[in-house]
Amino acid sequence: MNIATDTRSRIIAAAKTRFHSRSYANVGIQEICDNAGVQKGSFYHFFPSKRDLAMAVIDEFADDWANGFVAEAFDPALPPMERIDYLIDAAYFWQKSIKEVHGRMLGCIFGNLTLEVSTQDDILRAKLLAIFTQAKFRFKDALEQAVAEGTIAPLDSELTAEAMLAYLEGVILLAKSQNDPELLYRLGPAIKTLRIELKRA
Amino acid sequence: MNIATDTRSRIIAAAKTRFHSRSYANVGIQEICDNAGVQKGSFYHFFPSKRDLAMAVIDEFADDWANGFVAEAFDPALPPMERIDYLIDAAYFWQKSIKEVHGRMLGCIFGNLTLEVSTQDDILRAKLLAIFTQAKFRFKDALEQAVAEGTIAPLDSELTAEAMLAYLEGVILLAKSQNDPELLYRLGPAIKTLRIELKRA
DNA sequence: ATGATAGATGACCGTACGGTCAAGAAAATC
DNA sequence: GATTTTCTTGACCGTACGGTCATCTATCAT
Repeated sequence: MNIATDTRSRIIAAAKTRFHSRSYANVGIQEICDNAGVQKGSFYHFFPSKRDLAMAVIDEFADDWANGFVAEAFDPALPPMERIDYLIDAAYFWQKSIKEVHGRMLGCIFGNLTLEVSTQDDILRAKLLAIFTQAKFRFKDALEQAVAEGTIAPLDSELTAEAMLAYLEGVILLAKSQNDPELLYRLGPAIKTLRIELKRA
Repeated sequence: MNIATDTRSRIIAAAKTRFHSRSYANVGIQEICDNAGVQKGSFYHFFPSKRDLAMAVIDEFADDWANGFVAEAFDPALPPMERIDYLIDAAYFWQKSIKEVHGRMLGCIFGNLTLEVSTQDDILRAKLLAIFTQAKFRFKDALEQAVAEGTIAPLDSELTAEAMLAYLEGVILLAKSQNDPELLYRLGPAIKTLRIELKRA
């Protein structure tokens, strides 16, 4: 059973870096197999289709995120608004280190895939949406705690959280168009200026 | 010459809708030719490569924008901050009408292409970057006029402009992940809350 | 020891990809 | 009217795509 899971995860590992650094359509299964040292027939033993591989890749990236610096950023021990700063910082350093290693800014895999496939594959779109929704609630929790503490004035926490997530994705997109993670450094902190007021009753 | 330019623009027209509604890699030249009623050899008479077609498509979209509702939005006769409202509105109604016709939210072609190709093709990336830069300056002008008028407090107009553009792209991305243009309506207006202060001397 | 199951192999399927080319038709130039 | 240029045609190139399959080899429980 161990060898099996190892093959499977070698496939996923090979796919992760490629989907991230190029695109879904531009990476072929043959290439992934070659890189993972796996036969194509073996690939289809583990994944019914390319889309299923993408699902697994998204899951792994989401895990990396949730257990990596996102967990650190949204540490309940930190003051709520500092968590947001921390997340921006972490995203900046992550993209920067990717560029140092890889020579290019690769951006956010979830954003990349969303814009590429979400008009063509509702199942992948739903999966990506779920991840964004999860991220939104992290922001929302932080905002609500900040309001409860009196650190910030009351606001529509859910919409503001969504706006912040959108802003983060947008900044990463723009930075990718410049191939320059420094844009994250310059624009990132402004995320805290975003506010959507509560609807008047 | 007329027939020739007509063929060329039929090719571009067929490519525009397809690149917008799917992706660059997912649309083949054969399909574009079939739809434009053109032979493949004829295609390569007008475009040296698929990338050159993409360049032309980007140019046409940029023209549509610049001469369409962006020109209306950034009308110097409008109060500067209202121009930004107008742009958000226009983006919302545009995406909404696309969805009504097409059944899906297609998002921003420039954002879509940026995330798909900018790690793979520096020439396309440069082209897209130039369009974002142009858009940034529209925001910047509006902001500077608003500051001059005293409508808003002084700020770093260039960085704030860039932040606003990023936010717009991010909101469109998130809306696409939900296949719901209404998100633009809910989140869009918050663009005016974004602020990046001037660096202290 | 045996039979079932899980995994690996590599040839193979049809189709589509971006791109090329020689030849012919149509238009513009002289 | 002849020549040159622009445009069109349709067959063709090699390669890669996602996916299938029969066969073989481990691994496992009984």
